[in-house]
Amino acid sequence: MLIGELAEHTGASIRSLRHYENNGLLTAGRGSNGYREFPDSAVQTVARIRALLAAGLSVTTIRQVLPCTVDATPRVIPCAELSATLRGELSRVEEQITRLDHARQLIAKMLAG
DNA sequence: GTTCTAACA
DNA sequence: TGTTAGAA
Repeated sequence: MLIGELAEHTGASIRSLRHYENNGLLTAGRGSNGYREFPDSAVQTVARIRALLAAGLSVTTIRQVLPCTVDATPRVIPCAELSATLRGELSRVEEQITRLDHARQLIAKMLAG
């Protein structure tokens, strides 16, 4: 299907889909007119990509994790080094939570005080 | 009308 | 990521 159709079926913008393809997250052929041609399976792939994006993963990390997914759920197949990568992402998110908690306390004190 | 690439008041 | 320009 063409990029416009894939965009409609997934809710992702055409801009985003081109970005995913440029970064190897999606595979697309080219028609004689130069238009990208996506397989129907791309709809499912985009759903998985968006799920990983929602977890705050970078395109680079997603490129590694995507092939280990089974669907758009948090369920993944134990691929090599996947566990280490995810642990890294987890600690990154926990650090952000720590920073935000400090900011929260400071702001709360300002209001209290 | 739809997509492509490249670039940013 | 959006948007836009110019071309196919």
